[in-house]
Amino acid sequence: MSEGRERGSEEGPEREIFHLLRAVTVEYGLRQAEFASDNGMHATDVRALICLLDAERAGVEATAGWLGGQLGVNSAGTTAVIDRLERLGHIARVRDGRDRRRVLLRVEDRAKELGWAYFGPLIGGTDAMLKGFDDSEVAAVRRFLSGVLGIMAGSKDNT
Amino acid sequence: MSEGRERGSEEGPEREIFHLLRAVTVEYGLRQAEFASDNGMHATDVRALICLLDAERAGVEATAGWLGGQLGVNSAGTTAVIDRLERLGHIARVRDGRDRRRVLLRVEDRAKELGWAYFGPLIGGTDAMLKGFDDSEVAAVRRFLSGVLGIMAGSKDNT
DNA sequence: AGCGATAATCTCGCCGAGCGAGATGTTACG
DNA sequence: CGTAACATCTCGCTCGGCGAGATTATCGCT
Repeated sequence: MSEGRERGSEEGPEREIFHLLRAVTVEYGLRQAEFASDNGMHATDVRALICLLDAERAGVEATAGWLGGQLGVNSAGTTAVIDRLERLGHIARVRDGRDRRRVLLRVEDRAKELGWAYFGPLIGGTDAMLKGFDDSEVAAVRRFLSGVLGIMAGSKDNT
Repeated sequence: MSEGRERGSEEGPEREIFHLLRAVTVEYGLRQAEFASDNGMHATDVRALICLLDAERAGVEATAGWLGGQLGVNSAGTTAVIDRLERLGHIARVRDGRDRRRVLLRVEDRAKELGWAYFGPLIGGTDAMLKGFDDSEVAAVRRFLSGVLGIMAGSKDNT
């Protein structure tokens, strides 16, 4: 799971960084799946919850349609996701008073606690680790992650 | 509703790093799903292909059972994954001559090309970006990713 | 205001990924 | 040899997600 320079021409040692990043995403996915099944949910439900928590933090009003777009799930599937989360008491449907076609999704405290139980240790661990980094190192990490994000988002429509 | 420092002791600005990392994993997952559907596959199939490519690079003999373990899918589901990949011509079943119960999975060139088409731009872009990092910055990134990996892997069995 | 066009969400019927249980073929050990 | 352990595959099923269309609410136009 590390190593591996026999195939890719000469990418230099930086390729190791990429594999490391990939390993992180894989591990993250596994934790997420594990968390989902521990709480009687599916991967999509967890992703939905995260989207909703992010939206709340960003002050964005989350509607059913918006959520479906974020998840890449069609309207029927989105209704099902919301049904499941509502049944578990993690979210509530609230009709928008201004545009009564819309259904706003309110995240219940229970879901926030769950989210914290899930991410808390990871955030805390990451935070603690970064305590051992000096400013320029933290900046390097931030620059790296931002860059990767840009590369991935950019490769969306370029081929 | 921006800040939720209410629960987690005081997370410094490093929390931004964590959210950035999470955004990367989300984006990565979306690219993977997109790639999967573009090639008539599902997320699990792509993950399986990646596992098999990793195994080949590491010189590990991949069997059906091993793959199922990697994917967290049971034997019936694993058979289905292999069937789909075989039907698409990405892998081939090869009976192990030494233990004829085992089915070795050989990755076909076609799948390797596909993998390269998928990861190539991302690896290349990451590589190019890292050209702008000096040694200590690259080391910081590596240390960060290794650390996160350790934290995530460690939170697995702390039941 | 009245009315069709448009938008947001939900219902229905179906497909197929993944699971549990058990069948089948293979090897190891007495 | 016979029997236990093993690796993989087959069968039947559940349920997440999709396409199509119904339902309810808003908007633009005259």
